[in-house]
Amino acid sequence: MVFSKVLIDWYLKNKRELPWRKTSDPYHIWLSEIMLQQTRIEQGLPYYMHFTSAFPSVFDLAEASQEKVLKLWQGLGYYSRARNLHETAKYVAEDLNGIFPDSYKELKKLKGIGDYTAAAIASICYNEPVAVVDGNVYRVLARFFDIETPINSSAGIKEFKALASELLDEKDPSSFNQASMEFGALQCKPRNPLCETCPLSLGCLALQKNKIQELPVKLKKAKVKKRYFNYLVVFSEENKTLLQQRTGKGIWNGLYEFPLIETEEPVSEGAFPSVEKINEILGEQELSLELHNKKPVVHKLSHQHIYTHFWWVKAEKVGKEGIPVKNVKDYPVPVLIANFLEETALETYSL
DNA sequence: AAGACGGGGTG
DNA sequence: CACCCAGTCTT
Repeated sequence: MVFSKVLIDWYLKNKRELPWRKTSDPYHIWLSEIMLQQTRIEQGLPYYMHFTSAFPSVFDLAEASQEKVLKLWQGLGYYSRARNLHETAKYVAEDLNGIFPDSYKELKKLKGIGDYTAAAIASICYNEPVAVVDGNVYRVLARFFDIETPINSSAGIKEFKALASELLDEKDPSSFNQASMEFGALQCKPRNPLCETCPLSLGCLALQKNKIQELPVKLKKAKVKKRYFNYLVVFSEENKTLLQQRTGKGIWNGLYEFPLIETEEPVSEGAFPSVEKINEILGEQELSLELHNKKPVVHKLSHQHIYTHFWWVKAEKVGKEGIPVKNVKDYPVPVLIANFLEETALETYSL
């Protein structure tokens, strides 16, 4: 039996019911693919439902404010995806009459659409015979063919793409691609794959050689860095506070947070963050400063650990950038800030 | 070629 | 704690 045939047969019997599998409309497929980049389906699904409800068409998404798009994206991570999504929506709506490009080559030119997503949209929406290679496909192929080339090396990326292209069922690239991924997600799982019931077990080289645990091979990445954040949670006498939008290239670009003083080392016990920086933010005025959490809140990202202290700051005035405390919830914020707001119920302090 | 970029789930 | 997830972009 042919590899692709086994995969597709398995898929037709075992695939999950998912909203984006009921359509081949490129807007919906595109939205789902961007959301699912580096994201589990269970995590992305509720976001997909909210987005398609809030923005039924690419025009609705294009017309929305960046703030609203980021707010709906809040908690999903990799926020550049949301910014690129919005930018591409505006481009498609305004310059392409709302019609997505219909080829792998043209799709890949859009912001936020790389090799994987272009292949996914082209195959699912337009039946173009281009193979997708995502984390699932790497695992399935590395195991079945016993390939030790690191999947995140240049050589590996080329090798696996070429192999997937050879295996691709050109008659039904959509099913083949989705089958490869679904098979990796449900059957050929990273840990404890279901080899006993696997329809490909007879030909699986990793299984024969007892190398399931070792494959695929992946180069290890840099270790996590530590950062020390001090947030100034300001209350003015008019129940206003301060939020700042993050800009630049770092984490959380575009999201809002309380005025931040970052230090190289943790602020030592009993000490305060830099008075100069507080004055920069609030101007010279009478204020009181109180540490909210003695133990730092540790927020863990894949590449950095952030040790956070929140400081209550009572000030007379906050200037014209001040926003009513009750409006804070409308701003897109990192999960670190959202958790703080949730736990402290900020508005109850503003009475 | 190597990093940066989130957050949540799993063993 | 280490690894993974329907990857992409920048340097």
